[in-house]
Amino acid sequence: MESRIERLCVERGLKMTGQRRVIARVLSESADHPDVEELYRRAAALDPRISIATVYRTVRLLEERGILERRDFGGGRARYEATDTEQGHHHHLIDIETGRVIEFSDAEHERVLQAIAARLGFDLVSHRLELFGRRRQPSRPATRGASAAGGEAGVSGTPANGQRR
Amino acid sequence: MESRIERLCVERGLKMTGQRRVIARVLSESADHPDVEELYRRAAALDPRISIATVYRTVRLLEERGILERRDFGGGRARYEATDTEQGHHHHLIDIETGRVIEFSDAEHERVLQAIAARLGFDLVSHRLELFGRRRQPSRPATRGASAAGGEAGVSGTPANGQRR
DNA sequence: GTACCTGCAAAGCCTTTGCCGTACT
DNA sequence: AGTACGGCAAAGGCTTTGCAGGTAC
Repeated sequence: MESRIERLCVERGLKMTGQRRVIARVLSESADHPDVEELYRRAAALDPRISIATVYRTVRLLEERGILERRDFGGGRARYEATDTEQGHHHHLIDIETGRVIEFSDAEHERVLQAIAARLGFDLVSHRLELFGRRRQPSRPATRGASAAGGEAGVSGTPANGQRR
Repeated sequence: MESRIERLCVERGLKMTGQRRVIARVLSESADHPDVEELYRRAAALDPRISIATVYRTVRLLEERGILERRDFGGGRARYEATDTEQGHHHHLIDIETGRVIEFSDAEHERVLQAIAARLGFDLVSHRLELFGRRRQPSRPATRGASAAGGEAGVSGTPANGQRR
């Protein structure tokens, strides 16, 4: 079966090798933000005939083609996730206690950034935002899921962060 | 003469060596966001008896003491700037054409982030924000300096960015 | 058939560290 | 005087790359 990422690769005219197919599948099935090492582990589990150099080369290629996005959550390793084609881009909130990454997007926030850039005489091309927070200990049961104005959120899999390098 | 950073070091009980004094002075006089290599160059110009290992050790030490802050504008190198004691923390807008870094702060933006974190059930501990923009080509002379709600801005020295690693 | 891909191992870049003589409080 | 610091060079972690053989289109 053809994975979502593989389809994108084909659409963009990339030569599909066995290794790339496996890596594409791993990426398609990853809901979190794996680093290269982790991608390599997952890919090698499906097909041991894959070297980490190929993983590096492939994520780089896919990033250049706009299929993947590179993230830097600190810790000196790059992390990857599929470019979000449906909704606009989102950002990340990292739980400083568990390292868990929560995705969110917020329309009002985007507007504020546009305004800031405009005020400085710039057109906003892109931006990077990460929040670091601590889970609130509510006296009453948490208000989780009560999403407000234009917001969406989803929790991702593996913990981020490995502190400094 | 005792530089601002040196004073902070003494206040926090750091042992002041000749090398540290020089590095402290370089940092005090730097209005931009130099990387270690650049700090080393500037320090070595004042006193050649300084090794880059010492620069690395010193910036790390000062960061741990809260005197310096480490920045990551991409390009794989850490950049440093003195912790801002006067106003609250600021953020950076990077001109994608020149690499110039512009600092700004914005009260409304801070409030929005607090609200986002709260909505997700978190207390906001810290955050990281960088804008990447392109200078607007105004039909009329730009509205530079017309700072809106709670905003302040200042241009810094050396270009950032060296693209990927 | 040709241009591109892969594995392997070596190299590169930024940063840290062990060792030992030196300097600060 | 004792503890911490600095220089040097080696090592470490992540990523890229040269080379030789293999593979997709």
